[in-house]
Amino acid sequence: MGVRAQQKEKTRRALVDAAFNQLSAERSFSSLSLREVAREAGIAPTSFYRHFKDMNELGLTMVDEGGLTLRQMMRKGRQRAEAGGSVIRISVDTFIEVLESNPNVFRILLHERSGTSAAFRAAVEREIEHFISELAHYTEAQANRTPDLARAQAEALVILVFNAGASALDIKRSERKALADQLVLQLRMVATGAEALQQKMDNRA
Amino acid sequence: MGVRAQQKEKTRRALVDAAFNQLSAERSFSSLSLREVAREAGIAPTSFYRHFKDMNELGLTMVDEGGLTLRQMMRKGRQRAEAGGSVIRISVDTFIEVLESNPNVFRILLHERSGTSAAFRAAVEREIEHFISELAHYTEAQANRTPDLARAQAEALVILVFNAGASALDIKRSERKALADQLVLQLRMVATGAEALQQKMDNRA
DNA sequence: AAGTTGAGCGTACATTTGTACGCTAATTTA
DNA sequence: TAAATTAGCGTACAAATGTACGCTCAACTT
Repeated sequence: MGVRAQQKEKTRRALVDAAFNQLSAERSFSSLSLREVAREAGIAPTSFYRHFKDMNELGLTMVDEGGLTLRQMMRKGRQRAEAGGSVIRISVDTFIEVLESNPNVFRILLHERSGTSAAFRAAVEREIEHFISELAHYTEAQANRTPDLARAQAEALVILVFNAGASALDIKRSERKALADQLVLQLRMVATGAEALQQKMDNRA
Repeated sequence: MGVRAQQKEKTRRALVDAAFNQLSAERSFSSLSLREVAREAGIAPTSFYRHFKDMNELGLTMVDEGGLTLRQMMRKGRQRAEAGGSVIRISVDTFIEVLESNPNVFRILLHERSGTSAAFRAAVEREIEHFISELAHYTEAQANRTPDLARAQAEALVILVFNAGASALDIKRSERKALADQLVLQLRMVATGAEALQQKMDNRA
């Protein structure tokens, strides 16, 4: 890659990072202005356009990148689970760790999921869908579920996890353990219930 | 109430209604400006301050009012359920109806739940908590659950319902039936799973 | 009847925002 | 080496925003 393209990439990264860094509990993506982001990245406002058509395009990039990061980290966690132990427990613990080290990735996903732009909502939904279908596939094979039951189960699990994530962002670290325990309990409910419903169906046939 | 206070109340209502009316899939509360709301309500921007300290105060009023509306409507639905039939099915159907006739109430609750203002998040959480504890209380008595199991179950149910609400806002009416069916299935999973876990605990004692 | 209160208004201003336009200087291409 | 491309900048401007200030006049109080 030429010197020029390299520098451009560097500036682009600076923009994305600047935007991520400005996110916080008090600051959502949609409240960021183009000028603020450019300022933080150390470039002139008008130079922003050399990299993104508008703030929307930046935001979609962030959602995609964030989702990717998340999936990569969760995948590592799943490898840990293969060594043995409760899949649910290990997944929840991994999730909490990921959340603690990437809070702003979660903020943008959680907030824009119910956001004001259809494109954003769709992008977030796409990321969540990745999780759901990966999990559904896993359950279908592992626990011998009907496809639509597996799907409903996976969706419920993912929703509960993400939701707990939203709460976790707002509480002290010490309270997070209790939250994780409750989440584990809820996930077990879903798994157990799905199993029971599956058997009832099987018996009927 | 005097003529004056009456007029004041009327204007205040106009402001709240104006704000609610401006909400949509493309417009969140935090994207509304004081001037826009005042314009829609038919008063001068500066007169806004005769009623609310700032937009934040207006928003909190909307959350409280919205939550109240919701609970009142769901309560009516519960009365319907007492006549017999599946509690889950009837509750879900009621919920969908409520959502369809008050979409903007949901929008503000769903969006500000992951919003930028701690006060808003707390207010929404308070409203959701009402639902959870009402339901937990009901389940504890009805199904003879341990308090903390009842709590975890109720929370899971409410989360799944609200979450489906968020999706429902974004889809065509015809697709909502499938969504409702899937939601019912998920709620049954939780209920069945909770029951199974409860029995396992009881047997152990 | 006289005095007080307060809802609503108009004017005004400083800030911030997005973005159009044209330049510069360094890199890339031919 | 000459020409073309382009990342980044500075200037500029129109639009919108929140809110301070002081006025009016109808409603209320005494």
